[in-house]
Amino acid sequence: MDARDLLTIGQIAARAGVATSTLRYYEDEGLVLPALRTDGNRRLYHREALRRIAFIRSAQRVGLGLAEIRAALAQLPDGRTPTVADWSRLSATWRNRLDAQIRLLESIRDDLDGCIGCGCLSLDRCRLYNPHDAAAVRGSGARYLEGDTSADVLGTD
Amino acid sequence: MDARDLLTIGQIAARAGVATSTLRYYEDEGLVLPALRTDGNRRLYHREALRRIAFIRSAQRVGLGLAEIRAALAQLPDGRTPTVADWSRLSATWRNRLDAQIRLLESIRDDLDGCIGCGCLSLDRCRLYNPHDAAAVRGSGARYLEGDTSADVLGTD
DNA sequence: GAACTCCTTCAAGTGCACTTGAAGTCAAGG
DNA sequence: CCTTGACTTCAAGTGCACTTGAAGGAGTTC
Repeated sequence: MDARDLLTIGQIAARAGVATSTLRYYEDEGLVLPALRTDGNRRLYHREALRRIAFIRSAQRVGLGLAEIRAALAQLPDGRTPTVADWSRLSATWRNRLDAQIRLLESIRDDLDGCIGCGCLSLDRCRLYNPHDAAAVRGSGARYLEGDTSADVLGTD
Repeated sequence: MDARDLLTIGQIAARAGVATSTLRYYEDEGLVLPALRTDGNRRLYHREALRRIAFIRSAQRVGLGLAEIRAALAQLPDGRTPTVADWSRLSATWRNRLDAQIRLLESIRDDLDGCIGCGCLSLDRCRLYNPHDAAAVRGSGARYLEGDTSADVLGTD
């Protein structure tokens, strides 16, 4: 193991595009461990950590939480960093998730279409208010869109 | 205004399908105010509150946060509960939001499709890891947002 | 050896949308 | 009058994924 293959937390952070605090957090969570520490107690990572971080961020993009990601990583033999075959297997299951999420949003959109110009908002009758899906779109704190859109929440008058 | 048109917090909660604590929270947030209080300081709501709650929950379903919803409600003349016309105008703008969100998820899905069987997870090359959109999906349930991890700062993986 | 930057730990804070708990009040039935 | 259940307020807690801050150590450059 060549010292040139070892990277400091700052280098990993810069390369992976995450904050150093995130890497320490991931370590606390058991997601990405440094390979070793220096005499002075600094973290040193293998380059492999970059791949692990890429895996985590990609999984997050697909909608997984860190607990699920940890579970996925834990299932890999020896806690190894995902290989192509691992990735293939896991990502195939994520696709279903993504599809389900898309279908949910589409059904909400359809409900909304049915509601535009209706405006009943009836607790009894409104399809938008009475989701035909059991699954709610939001968990606590969950948001769909971000942006400085608050200004145009109201349409033009 | 007939007393028969006034409902307690428990009745409103049961009808609207929300917890009483949620209604108190909405009051703190200025979203749904009780019409008056009894001599004994209990909240009494007009039936209109049901409509306001329906508006809020529908907007949440579409992906708006309470701050945006408050802004939308606050711009209605006299802070009135949304009319059909108001609803029509507002919901039309929300549709764009929903469409954008669906497009985002579809693009992620396409990226994922391109990645299944590839598994490169290259910080440089992986389309999934390198979002072409600013927004990402995160968290359990689904969270849309996240400042970009301006992550093109790196070598190979 | 001083200056400077990067690193360390640990605790606490953030944002959102609520929920829970404690301690007390009100209204109706028996 | 007593009990019961729905209500009141206010403070604090929850979950997630981090971020921030304090206080100090490590490593490099002049």
